[in-house]
Order: sequence, then structure tokens, then C-alpha cells
Amino acid sequence: VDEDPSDPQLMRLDNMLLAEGVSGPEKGGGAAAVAAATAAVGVGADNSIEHSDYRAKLSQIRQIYHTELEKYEQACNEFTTHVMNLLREQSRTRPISPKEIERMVNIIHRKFSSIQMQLKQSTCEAVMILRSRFLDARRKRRNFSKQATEILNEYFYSHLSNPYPSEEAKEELAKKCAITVSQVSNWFGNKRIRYKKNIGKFQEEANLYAAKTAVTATQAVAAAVQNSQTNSPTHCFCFCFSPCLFRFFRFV
DNA sequence: AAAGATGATTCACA
DNA sequence: TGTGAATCATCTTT
Repeated sequence: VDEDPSDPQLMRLDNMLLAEGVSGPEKGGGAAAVAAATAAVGVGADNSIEHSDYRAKLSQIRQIYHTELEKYEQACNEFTTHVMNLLREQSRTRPISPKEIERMVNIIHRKFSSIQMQLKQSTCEAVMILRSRFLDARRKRRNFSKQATEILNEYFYSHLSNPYPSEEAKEELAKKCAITVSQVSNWFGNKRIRYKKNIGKFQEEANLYAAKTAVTATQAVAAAVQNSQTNSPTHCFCFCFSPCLFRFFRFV
């Protein structure tokens, strides 16, 4: 897919989350984080997500991740100082070595970092869910506008002898039709094969578009004729033998 | 609901 | 790598 929907922001978040190696699933704990993160992936009843919607939800997830992370950080610090205070109190009744304190702090930090890992994992999952739903939504087929098909058909039937638009032509068509270049490519791919399979079925359409382009060509000729009366007459000759006109006269 | 139309995807090939 | 062909999935028409 050349129009990759993967948002650079999303990739950054993914990479950030995955780079540190998310640990294996540890059940229990971090449930609140999972709930918070996945809650951000709510979708409409029709299960479709607009691009802006998608971005909004993505930043929502990111925000949840960061606030949760901050909360854990704070909780970790608070708990550590709490334990330190307890140890200090205990030191009045029994001797406590610095090594024991260090060990305690280590245990606490390990515990909290494992919780943070779970947070990362659940955020990752939430992003994945969001992304897959977004992709599903994009997968949904929607017909092009009438105007767009008109433009595409005009090109197709006026280039019937070689209906292979160049990359530049595709880009221009895409721009005119407000679709992507790959959609233009798809359209032409489908059109060529379907036209070839049943030329008879498309005859009417072909005539229609040949006539349509002929009319514009005729108008151009008329303009050229008028122009040639005041300027050089060579232009008129060129217009008269345009392929569109030629085809038009063959059909009618 | 069935049939037809149409945009997208997949795969093979030159 | 662009294309043809087959096919899928969804939209539109009947």
C-alpha cells in the first residue's frame, strides 16, 4: 500500500513503546491502565474512524499513557519515602544496614517498573486496536464522485488506443478527481480489464464520452477558426485532426 | 434479497 | 515495477 495510513506520530509511539522491549504478558495488576488505554479506542456505531478522529484518539492514548506514567512515578517515589520512614522508625528498635535499605528500594523500583511495562504493553495494544480499526474503516469501499468518474472516463475514452496514463497524467487526474494516485491506477486497471472483457457493454459509454470530448474539441476548433481569421491559419489544421474528433466521427 | 457495479487487494509475470 | 487477471467486499440498482 503506497498511501500508508501509518501516521508518523503513531509510528513514533509504537517505536517508543516497542524499542524498550515490552515484557511478556503478566496477568494481574496494571488492569486500570489497560482499561484507561483501551477506553480511548472507542469507535462510532458504524465502526468507522475518520482521519482527524483517529489522530485525536491517538493523542488521547498518548496523553493517558503519560499521565499514568507520571502517576506511577509519583506513587513509586511516595511509596519509597514511606518505606524509608518506616525503616527509620524501625532503626530505633533494631539495627538496619544500608544494604538492607538499598535492597528494599530496589525491590520497590523493580515492582513499579514492571507495572510501567504493563502500562506500555496495554498502551501498545490500544494503539494496535485503534490502527486496525482505522484500517478497516479505510478499507470500506466508497464510490467516487460523479465528477471524478466523469474525468476518469473522459481520459480513458479519449486515450482508448493507449489507456495508460503516465505517472504525471495520473497525478494530474488524481488532483482533479480529489483521489490518490493509486486510486487512479486502480481505476484504470479495473477499467481496462472490464472494458476489454465486454467492449459491447461499454459502447454506449464510449460514444457518449467521444461525443463529449468532440464537442469540446469542436468548440476549440471554432475558437481556433475564429482566431485563425485574424492570426495564422496553421492552428486550425491541427485541431481538425485531433484524435478525439476522429473517433467522434467514426462513432456517429 | 438478488443481481449488478465498482473500488480494492492479491498474485503471477514480463 | 507496472500490469492483467481473478477475486473479495461493499455499494447501488432492481
